Amino acid sequence: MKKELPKIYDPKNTEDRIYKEWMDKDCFKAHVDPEKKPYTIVIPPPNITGQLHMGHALDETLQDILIRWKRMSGYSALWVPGTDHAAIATEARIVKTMAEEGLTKEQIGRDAFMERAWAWKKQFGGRIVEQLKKLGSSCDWSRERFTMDEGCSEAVKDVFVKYYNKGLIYRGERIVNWCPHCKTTLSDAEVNYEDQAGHFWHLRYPFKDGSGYVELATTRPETLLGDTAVAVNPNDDRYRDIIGKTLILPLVGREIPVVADDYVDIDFGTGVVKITPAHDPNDFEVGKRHDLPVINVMTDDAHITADYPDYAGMDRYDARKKIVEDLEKGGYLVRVEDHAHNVGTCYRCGTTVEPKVSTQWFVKMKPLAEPAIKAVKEGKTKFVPERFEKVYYHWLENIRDWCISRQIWWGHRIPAFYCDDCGEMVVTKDESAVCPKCGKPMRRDPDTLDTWFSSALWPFSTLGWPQQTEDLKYFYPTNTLVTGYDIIFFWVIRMMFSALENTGSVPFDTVLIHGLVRDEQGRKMSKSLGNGIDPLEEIDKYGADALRFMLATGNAPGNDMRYIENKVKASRNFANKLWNASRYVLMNLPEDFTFKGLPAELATEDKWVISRFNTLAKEVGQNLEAFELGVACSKLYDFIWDIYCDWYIELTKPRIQAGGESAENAQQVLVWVMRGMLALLHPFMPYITEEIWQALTDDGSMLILENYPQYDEKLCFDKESTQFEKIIAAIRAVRNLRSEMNVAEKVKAKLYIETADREIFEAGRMFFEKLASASGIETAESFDLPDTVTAVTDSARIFIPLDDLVDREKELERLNKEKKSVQKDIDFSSGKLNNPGFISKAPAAQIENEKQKLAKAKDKMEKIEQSIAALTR
RNA sequence: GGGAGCAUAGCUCAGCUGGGAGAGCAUCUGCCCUACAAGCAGAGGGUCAUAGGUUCGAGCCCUAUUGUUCCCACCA
Repeated sequence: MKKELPKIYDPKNTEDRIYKEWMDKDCFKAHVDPEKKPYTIVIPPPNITGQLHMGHALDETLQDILIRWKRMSGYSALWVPGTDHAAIATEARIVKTMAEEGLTKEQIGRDAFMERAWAWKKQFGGRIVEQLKKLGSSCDWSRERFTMDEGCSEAVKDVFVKYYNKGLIYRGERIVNWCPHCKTTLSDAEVNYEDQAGHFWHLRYPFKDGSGYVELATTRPETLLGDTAVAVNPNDDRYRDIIGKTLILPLVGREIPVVADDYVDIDFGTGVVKITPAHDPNDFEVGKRHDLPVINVMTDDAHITADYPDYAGMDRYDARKKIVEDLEKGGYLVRVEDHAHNVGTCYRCGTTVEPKVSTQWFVKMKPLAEPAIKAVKEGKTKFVPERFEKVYYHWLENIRDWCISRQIWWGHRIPAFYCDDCGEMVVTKDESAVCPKCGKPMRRDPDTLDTWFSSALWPFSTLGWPQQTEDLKYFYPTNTLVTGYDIIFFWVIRMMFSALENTGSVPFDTVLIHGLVRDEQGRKMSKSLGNGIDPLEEIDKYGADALRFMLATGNAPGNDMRYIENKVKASRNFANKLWNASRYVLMNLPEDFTFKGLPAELATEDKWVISRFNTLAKEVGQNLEAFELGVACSKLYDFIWDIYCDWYIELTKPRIQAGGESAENAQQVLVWVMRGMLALLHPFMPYITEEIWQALTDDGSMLILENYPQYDEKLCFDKESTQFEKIIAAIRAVRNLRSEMNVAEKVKAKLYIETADREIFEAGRMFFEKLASASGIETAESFDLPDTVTAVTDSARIFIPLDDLVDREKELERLNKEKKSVQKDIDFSSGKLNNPGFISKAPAAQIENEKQKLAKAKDKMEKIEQSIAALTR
């Protein structure tokens, strides 16, 4: 049965239907088959907004291309979707919706809170799945997981207890990054630094003995309340004699010592630093060295504590204002300078982070970092592009212990229990633990874990670890992680060291790093700028294939790309081109057509296109192997548009019109190449290729399950290819000539082809007639014609008698121009060949290549000169 | 302060281990030839940021400089 396709390709019609078919026939199922080489791809889970954004679409697209390609190449391919990173934002959202009902966390209690969070999570997780489908993601949906689900929770508890028992996790008092808005700690990676305009307040602190004062500067006068010392450098001659003296803290009246510490930079400011151990990480260290008291002056939401009645309850910025005023009144303020400084902000809410002393859980990083560094150094995991390994090393070599406790409810709860009676602490998986000392029931730590702690276990916990499941045995270690460079610290590194610690092997062998998707002006897409582009809207406008192709093409790995709508349009046009080509093929097949594969008798042009296709298959395979997706894309684009559509299809037109065996062969070849093209393109444009495939085949086969085309030695027809390129070159030359002479296409003219390859050109007769507006051709080894224009290629001289259409002067001018350009070629090549350095040092193939180029150019020159001579005669 | 990327046609970007600079869009010319005007056939357009160096040969390798973006660290 001959099928027909609508004139215009409508992605909306195709995408839902095709996706459903794939699902119905279980096409995405990964097979656990020891005969086949395992292949899995790990991808980053959707982000916290519950919406697909462009960067995420890029992740999805790249990994899905790799998966589809691997599956078609006979591998078992899988990715496991997860959701829910950034628990802080999730919690903030739930709290916000509760606030609308006038409820607080504390009012409804932990269980009810978790129930709400779960309900929302499930809903948004489902939405994510829907969105991914629209993109064409070939995920094995049966493995859908949330990082918070039961299986994962077990793994998290196991790891926590194990780490604790090994001394890799400890509890301690430290300065941590505290977000007063989210009311939780943040890890170092979760803090963003931004430049803010601020001030330097120069203050004077008086000596207790009335012998004057010291001057110091601060950017945060409100922390003065918590000062417990003033420090100078021990080698600073200016202050050597005041070390050990006592100062009176202005406004507070506290007596504080002057201490000496190397931390103070002699050349910066006045060389005197006030020490606030509770509110500055460096001061905290100084405080520890000098055994200074730690005085916390702020509440969890960054208001001054009740210990300071004058400022109690004031926000830190209001307090700053008031304190500065009071200092001025008291004569303690010397002067104020403008000062730009870097301020840490919460990566989710943007609130300025408040360094704060508190008791938190930490992961000891040194012992975990070392194997992770070693694994990459040994090449067990490779980064693509390689330069990101430097980023990886730098981070791990300078890593500090990782604060993993979070003061939120949505998350994996820390499995630590405290006895309020005797103060005993136990870390255990057993939730009904009783105090081993006094037998009383214990209170569980209210804190939860940083989501990246559980996410770090993701490559193996989603496969059933710590059980030795079939999936785990088969799919682990996985192969490729596709993610953006902004995620290296958050996730990639943590997966690396966690996997090495828990499973003894790396979680993946390759990390493919891509850049960010920016807007048309090159700005980062962000909610506050409102410049974010919703991939689903773009899919609606142009189709998922066009978006996917655009995301995969035209950028190099690791580099940022701009989202430019015209680029999607270009991809859409490409899809349309392919669609129309397939319409041509279908239209020109007989009613009773059956595909038999390549015919035994192949014409030169058939061999040419087959040969070119064969090379394409080889190169695309190599490019994919090397993660050069963009290169593969552009090769497919060029082949389909230029070789297949613009040339081969046009070549088949006269043959099919003529009918007979040649027409039948052409039909077979058309279909054969089309099938191959569709298969090669399928990973990049899955929907349209599947749609065309099914229109083209009648056996209920599905492209997604077909094999990926491979290079085949037998299909390499170099000789015929070269021969046919001669015809193409001649046609181009004639077209070029006619265009320059402003000859309308309708005006046919006879071509006299002077060539040593007469049979080749004779065989191409119909192509000259169809594609070069020839009314006929005549070939000879040599012609002697008056009044012609000449098209010259390196294998032929083509005369067109257009005496009444063209003036002689113009043609002469044109020929001289061409002569000049060929002369340049000759000079270049002979210059090279006359260079003794080149002859003696360049590789033989290069020299041979240059010789051939020179010979060709000389041939061409000879022909041009003949033509010029004939014209001037 | 440390590190990395980028600088190529008017615009957005490719250019694999060094062998005469490419694409898409835009511009110009001519075409609605029944697959496709979301198209076809042509054309113009680049001192590959600057200055040195290595090499027979450099967009590519080395050094320095300028501009630009980003990451990390952070001194009150």
